[in-house]
Amino acid sequence: MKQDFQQILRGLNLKSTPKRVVLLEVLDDESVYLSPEDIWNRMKKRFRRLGLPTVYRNLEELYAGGVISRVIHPNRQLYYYLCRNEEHHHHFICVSCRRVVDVSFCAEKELQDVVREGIQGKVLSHILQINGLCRHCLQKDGAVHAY
Amino acid sequence: MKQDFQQILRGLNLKSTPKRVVLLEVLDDESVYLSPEDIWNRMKKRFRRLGLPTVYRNLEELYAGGVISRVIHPNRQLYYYLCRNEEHHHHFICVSCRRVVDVSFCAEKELQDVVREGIQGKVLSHILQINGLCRHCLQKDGAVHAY
DNA sequence: TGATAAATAGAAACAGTTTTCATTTAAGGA
DNA sequence: TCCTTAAATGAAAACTGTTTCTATTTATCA
Ligand SMILES: [Zn+2]
Ligand SMILES: [Zn+2]
Ligand SMILES: [Zn+2]
Ligand SMILES: [Zn+2]
Repeated sequence: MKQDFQQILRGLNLKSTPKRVVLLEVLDDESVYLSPEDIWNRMKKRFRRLGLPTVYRNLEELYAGGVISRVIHPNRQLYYYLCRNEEHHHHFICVSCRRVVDVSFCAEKELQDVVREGIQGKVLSHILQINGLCRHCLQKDGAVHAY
Repeated sequence: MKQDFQQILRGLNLKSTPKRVVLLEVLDDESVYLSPEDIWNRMKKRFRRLGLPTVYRNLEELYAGGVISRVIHPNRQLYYYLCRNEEHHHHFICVSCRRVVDVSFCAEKELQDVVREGIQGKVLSHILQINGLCRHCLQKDGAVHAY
């Protein structure tokens, strides 16, 4: 497990530091997306000294390396999520409890076609995210917080 | 045209002020997405005094009213775009020249199915955006700026 | 074990965005 | 047309999430 993370870091040419490994452990322990500050707070329980910029830097490196994914939130803050699913896929996010669920459906091919034929451009990336309420939050009656 | 914008503002229960009308004119004149500051700069040519917060406030109101759309950008800044297309649709954005092109394709139904059956949750909204390079930018050889 | 580049802490800076509040203006009715 | 009133605005200040800077520490590898 920890071994696992060290492998991942090596693969990205990043040194396997204790903080990076714990960052990944923190993300791996959660089934919800977290803000950099959330992650910092969890990590601080395990380090006497830990700077918030370190968290930001490492999150960005891991995101750039494709190890973690970002969540797009209406409040425009950054949120990250670690997903072990190696296949191309997207996410359903619960705007109430922040749970993330994989959605394997993707219209990638159709989008490529539209762009190639209609727009005659080139697709660099695509964003697909479903925002909603998960089963659990639906049951807790309509008690939806903001949004 | 201007009449048109006044109608739109009335429809949202917003007073038809000169600044709101000009804001819409500015957006309507562009086929690219603009930042609040871009819009402010264009609007300032037509008003002696104009505060940036006014631009932010109005953009947000118009976005909330569904009159303009936001662009999701890797740099996480706000960008807005006025689109006359009333049908449900999404956008291809050129990350180089900021051009926006409507994409009518949407897998809404499939997404609904996935969420209802697999997740047993409820879809509140979905984000679909294609980031790429438009025809014009592809031709100007591979001179892609950042991103 | 020592050399070296990479990673980190802490503090400060930053930039885009939002709030506050006094003043102005649009809208609707007398 | 003139008033009244709620809504909109400008200017300045505050905010806050994020990034930069630099001296110090640490992982890696010979
Ligand atoms: Zn939920
Ligand atoms: Zn996933
Ligand atoms: Zn459109
Ligand atoms: Zn282009």
